[in-house]
Amino acid sequence: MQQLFGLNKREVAEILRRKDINPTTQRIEIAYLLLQRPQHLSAEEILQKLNKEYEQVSQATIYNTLRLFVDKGVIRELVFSPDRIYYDSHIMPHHHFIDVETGKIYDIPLESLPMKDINISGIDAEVLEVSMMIKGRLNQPS
Amino acid sequence: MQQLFGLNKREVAEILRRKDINPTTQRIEIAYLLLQRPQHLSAEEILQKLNKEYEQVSQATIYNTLRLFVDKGVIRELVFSPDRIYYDSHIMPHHHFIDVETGKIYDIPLESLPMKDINISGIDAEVLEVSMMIKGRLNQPS
DNA sequence: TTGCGTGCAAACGCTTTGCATATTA
DNA sequence: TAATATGCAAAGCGTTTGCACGCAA
Repeated sequence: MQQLFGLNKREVAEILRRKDINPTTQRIEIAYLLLQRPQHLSAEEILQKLNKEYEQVSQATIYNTLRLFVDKGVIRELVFSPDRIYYDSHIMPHHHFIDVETGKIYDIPLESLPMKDINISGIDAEVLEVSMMIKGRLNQPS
Repeated sequence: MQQLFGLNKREVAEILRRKDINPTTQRIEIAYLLLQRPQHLSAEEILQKLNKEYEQVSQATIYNTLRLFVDKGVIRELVFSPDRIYYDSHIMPHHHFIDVETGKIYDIPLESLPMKDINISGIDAEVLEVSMMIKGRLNQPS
């Protein structure tokens, strides 16, 4: 199973409906932006991009909607820094690399980081999310 | 190599000195509390614990000192939730399990989560930190 | 006595929220 | 027309900071 990106607004609305979200104009705009491609955006970045040409969505609605989307599983919340939350439009399992120089987040496909025989001994729990974060310094392709 | 806990204040001062930190009264108090055992404390929790009996360390100093300790490698910063930063007194590599019910953080020893053949293909970088976080719901030992 | 550390209080910045208005079913 | 969503502005809250004072080398 793979995730689709670059959908049109009608298709985005359908995705929201399937996730039990009333597809209002603002919610479609936000989801349409996010689901263009796999990406990591902060609330502020989303606000700027959406309202670049004219005021489309208020700050309060952005925040309310992002939280709703996370709860409903449309996007994933990334908490790597205390500064701001990033929202990941790519919800299939994968890991992240953060370049400490730029703060940019890169996806790491699961296959690139094979983990065999995972077995969390000593902890008896229902696992909801596994997330691997790697911080480092990108080597410049000079 | 293993990390020592439960040191006395003289030993704590020595550890700070070795990490290029001037061991002042307040810094020793904070480090002494943290290095009692492997634990995860927020700034607020540290403030409360230290000043329980009488005012020992101000809030500003707690925050300044925690940041200093992180920079000098005395403790490790855990950013798992946007709410607050937790400080991990256990700096040997290990992973974390977060109980979504209580917010409590549990250590997962490396051996419990064996990862063979790690190979981050596609990314050419100097790796500074690897951190695996598992969110879940603890099964009650009813 | 000079630089570093501490602490008060105010500022900061991201996020949340109360409430009135607007929109939708 | 009842329920839900939006948006403004203010509040909230963890963290940082400016600055004056204190302390130690």
